[in-house]
Amino acid sequence: MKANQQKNNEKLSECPFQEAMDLISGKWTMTVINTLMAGKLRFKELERAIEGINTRMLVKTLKELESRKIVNRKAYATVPPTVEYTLTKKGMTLQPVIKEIQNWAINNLQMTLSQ
Amino acid sequence: MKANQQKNNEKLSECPFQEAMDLISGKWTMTVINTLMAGKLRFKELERAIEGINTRMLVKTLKELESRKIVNRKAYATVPPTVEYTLTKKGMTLQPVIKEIQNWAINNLQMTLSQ
DNA sequence: CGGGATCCGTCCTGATACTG
DNA sequence: CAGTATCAGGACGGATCCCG
Repeated sequence: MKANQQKNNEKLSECPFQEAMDLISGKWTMTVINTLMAGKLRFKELERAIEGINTRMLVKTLKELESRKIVNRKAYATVPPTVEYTLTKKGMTLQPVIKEIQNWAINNLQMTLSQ
Repeated sequence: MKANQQKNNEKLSECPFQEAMDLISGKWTMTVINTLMAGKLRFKELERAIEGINTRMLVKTLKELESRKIVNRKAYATVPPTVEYTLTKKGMTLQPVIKEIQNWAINNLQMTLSQ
């Protein structure tokens, strides 16, 4: 997720696990992917769906995911502009990972929820 | 992983998934946990086992994980000192998550490995 | 050995303002 | 609507020095 990973890629890619974590560990990455699991969404829809994210981070996260072939971007020359984001096939393969994290969160974090 | 999460916990904990990602997404967090899956390790052993980490980040990560009850710390009053780190039961429950990430990494990232 | 404390530079993050 | 530009603050990362 970090911008300087392009420079460090040679080192990081020694280990697939590290590289995966590197991709996954962006603050909003998995949330965006998770939100897109439901299907095609426009930029503003994503922004509204993801609590707490702001424009800049959503743009950044989407660009990163696009460059990694996790997310697909389709722009239509309408006025106002329409841009739709979907998961690629590669992106869809992350579903089991997300499920596992969600499971873990539900089983091991719920008691720490205040209130 | 971030230090300011204690302040933000009320907001973050609205969503268990976000909270999980928050915990997981530390740069070294999952690597440390993964390394400890093999069993008990001393500080220097961990530092040597994890390529690229430095003392400060290992200390930080371990403290964070200790406070979250993921990692257990046992210190022995020997000379020189001996400190052993193990996963707690809660920490062990992350194994399926790590497995899933590893699986995904192997199946979807290996072709991006240079060389 | 197992850290703690500090300095210091870089990069990431978030909020705000602005544009086609 | 879908972004871009900018700026301040905090997190990260490495090096160094210190202690019991």
